[in-house]
Amino acid sequence: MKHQSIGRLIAILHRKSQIFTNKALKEFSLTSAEYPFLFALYHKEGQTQEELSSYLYIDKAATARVIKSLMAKGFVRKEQNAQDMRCNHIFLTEKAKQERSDIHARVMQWNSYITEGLDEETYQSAFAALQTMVDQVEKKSILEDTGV
Amino acid sequence: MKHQSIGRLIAILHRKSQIFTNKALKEFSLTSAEYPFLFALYHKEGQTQEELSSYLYIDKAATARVIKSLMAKGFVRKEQNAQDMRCNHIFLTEKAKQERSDIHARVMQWNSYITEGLDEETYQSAFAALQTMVDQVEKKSILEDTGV
DNA sequence: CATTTATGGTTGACTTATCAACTAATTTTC
DNA sequence: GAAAATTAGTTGATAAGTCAACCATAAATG
Repeated sequence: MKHQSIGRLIAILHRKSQIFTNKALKEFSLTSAEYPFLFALYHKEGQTQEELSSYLYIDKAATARVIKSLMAKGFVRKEQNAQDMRCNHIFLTEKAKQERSDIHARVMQWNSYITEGLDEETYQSAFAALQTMVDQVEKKSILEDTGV
Repeated sequence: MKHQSIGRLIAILHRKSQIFTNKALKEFSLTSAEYPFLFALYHKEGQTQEELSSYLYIDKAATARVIKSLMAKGFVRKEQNAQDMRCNHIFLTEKAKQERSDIHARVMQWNSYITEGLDEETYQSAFAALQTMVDQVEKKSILEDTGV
């Protein structure tokens, strides 16, 4: 019964997650579009916009705009690569580092909330399944070939 | 290890699904925003906009716009409820009924594609887990209370 | 039964993200 | 080593969805 559409559930969770995180992060003047970039940088600072785009599977235009906004808000700064002047490496400001655990806690509230009814094993299995789906998309011939 | 953020995976799958379905449905002049409404109506015709909004967990403003667009494209029609003149019941046109299986097949291509690497059991378990999360959101105190 | 309150739907302003076209810098190729 | 092709990032136009304010109708309350 793979016919039950998992797509509807994913869409719902995505929309609700945006609503929640936008409210929850308002006190840090961060948005649902911005925090994933911050998290990616917490994990590994100095990534280029290109690297961030591909890690998050987000269009490079969107990345450019979010980074611009995170800079304006004082969370990150850009450093042009001296060897390859096309690349910007993105670094966290002191402010971003100081607020890290508060921001993280806020976002994790959402994770904990939606996974409340799940035991660890079920959660792991769902996580792995979603990761498999993302890996499948990675192959992405389906998004590019002309057969679509 | 509930710390691995399932949110990132959900966001990626949602974005990629939109890209795919927008391409795949172009030949029917349907968009990724429209087909969920059509599917809901295939399942149960005559629903009100309110019912569609809450089944899909989509803002009523978005529903109003999508229905307007589906009407303009000739997929649905509105019928005002005679008892309660505030309600619109939405019905499928002949065209929508005729194209049903083609449209369905197109969208299911995405489902099949992303679930390709999963056996039936894993899929079912992931589906159930996501459903549990959606149910949890349904309680939605978290989205409304002032603690956030 | 008149007033208040709630519900279904619409519209305007804004956010998130895509695509396409572009610039500038870097690589590849001949 | 010059022309062509690729890559990183930016900008403009547009789609998808939220929120808030609004209108019209209906239901609840005094």
